[in-house]
Amino acid sequence: MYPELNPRLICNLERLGLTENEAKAYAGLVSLKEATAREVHELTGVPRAKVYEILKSLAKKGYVEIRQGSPSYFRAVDPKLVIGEIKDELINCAIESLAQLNELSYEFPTTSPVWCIQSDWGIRNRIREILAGVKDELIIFATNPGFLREFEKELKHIEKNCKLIIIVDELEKFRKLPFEFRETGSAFRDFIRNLVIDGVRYDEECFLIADGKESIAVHRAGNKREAVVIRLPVICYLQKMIYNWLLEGKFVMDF
Amino acid sequence: MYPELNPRLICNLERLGLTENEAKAYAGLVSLKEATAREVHELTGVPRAKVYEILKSLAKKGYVEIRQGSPSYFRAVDPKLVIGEIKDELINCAIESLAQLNELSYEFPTTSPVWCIQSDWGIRNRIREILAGVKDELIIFATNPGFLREFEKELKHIEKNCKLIIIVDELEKFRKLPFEFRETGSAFRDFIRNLVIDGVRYDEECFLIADGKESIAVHRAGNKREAVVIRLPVICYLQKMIYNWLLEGKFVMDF
DNA sequence: TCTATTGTTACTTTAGGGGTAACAAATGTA
DNA sequence: TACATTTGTTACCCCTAAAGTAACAATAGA
Repeated sequence: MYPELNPRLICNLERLGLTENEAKAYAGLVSLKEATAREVHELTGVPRAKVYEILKSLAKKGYVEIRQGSPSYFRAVDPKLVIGEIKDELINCAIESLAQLNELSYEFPTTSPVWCIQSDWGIRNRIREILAGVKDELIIFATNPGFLREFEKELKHIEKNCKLIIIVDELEKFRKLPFEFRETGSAFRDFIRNLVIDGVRYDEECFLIADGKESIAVHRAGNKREAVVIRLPVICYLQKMIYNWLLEGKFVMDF
Repeated sequence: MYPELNPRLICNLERLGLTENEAKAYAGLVSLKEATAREVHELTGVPRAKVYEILKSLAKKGYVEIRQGSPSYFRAVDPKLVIGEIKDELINCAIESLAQLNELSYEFPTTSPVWCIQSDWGIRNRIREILAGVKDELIIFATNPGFLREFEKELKHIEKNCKLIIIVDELEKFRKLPFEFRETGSAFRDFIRNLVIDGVRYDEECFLIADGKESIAVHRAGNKREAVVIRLPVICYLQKMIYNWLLEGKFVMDF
């Protein structure tokens, strides 16, 4: 209907704080250069009756200039200035927020031993954090190379300074990655592949154990990814034993 | 009621895209470090029944981590990471918007000769633009030093390379500024001071004429500021004549 | 077994934004 | 001048997201 308007642009402008109609009107005005309310309405689909108050509110923010008359004419302020201004304001807002939040939390302890993380970037952050803290030894179990690829640099660094053990379900899948891999037995491989809980197939698994005292388990069911961070030494130790078992066929409890 | 929560912080977080309750819950969690839903509710005033879905939505975004159980415990992800992530996303959004808007407007001509600007920063932008474009001569009439102070640097630069005439209603007010001023006659001064239109006193005035072909008039009524940009050569010329008249007492029309 | 707390559901209320219809004012035209 | 058209404004309605409320089952603790 209004093919001129890039919906992604409108969405972006909304994310930056404009309403849908404000975004449409501003974008429309930018492409019209200079226009009457009616022209903005016709290009953007914003109801004619609304165009006036919307352009007025944009003018109040300084994003639009008005030439009074009948008809009045409207003109968009240079996007470079407008977007720059919005960006600066949001950045200041972020800086101030951070300062205020830091006042609330003087130190930032990770008190509890078990936490669940439900967003992709949250998981990535945590993994990065854990990788950065590895001192002696890192054990990884993975069924998917994607994650190893993402942290290749960090892992290479660990490989140089610590002991790095990567256990995978199938060597072939990891062929392209520059690490030494160890393969789990076929029984476990089949088990993992066919794992279904409550009707959901868990098609991606990754465990990390750092220095035998902190572990993170990432799993994906369908397109939802989740991670559990565990700082219980006993559990980590147990996990270590289990990997030993998977790998060597022996299960030794020595604590 | 809930003195712990800085309302400015909540407002900032809302500006960054969180809802009011999300902002409260996150800020509350940051200061509590680790807490149950009830504790978050008690500190922040978010209805207890709502805390769960709100924290879940925060967890989905990766801003909060959850430890399942009864009661479940919640933990805020480090504000540095959270705010950093939000900031990055908004900056990307701004960059993309700008690119998309630039696609719409290849050149950015200022076609029409009269435009009205209704926001403070819009006015400032325009003035800066005009000042940057002065080639030969700049005439200013001002009743308030604030604006001159703001653009002191730009004006000094113009003074060096062009002819700069600053006319003021009262020398005394501008004493502290490092420019040469010329004073208007007392009749005009009184006129300006007592100017009332539709019951509104115009208590601040500033006119700029750049190279006799572009002018901007800024006026303030109460706390509302507005500016009119005029590019009509004839009008600018007339204005110039009028200032001449104000200053020297002679009015010469020679076009 | 009883009680208190937790976690969930289904509702109401509210406010902001979007959309529509109608009309007065301004403009243009026969 | 009378009429038609367009412009600018107002008063509505509708919808949705979010906030707030009440009630209840599940869980945990005494």
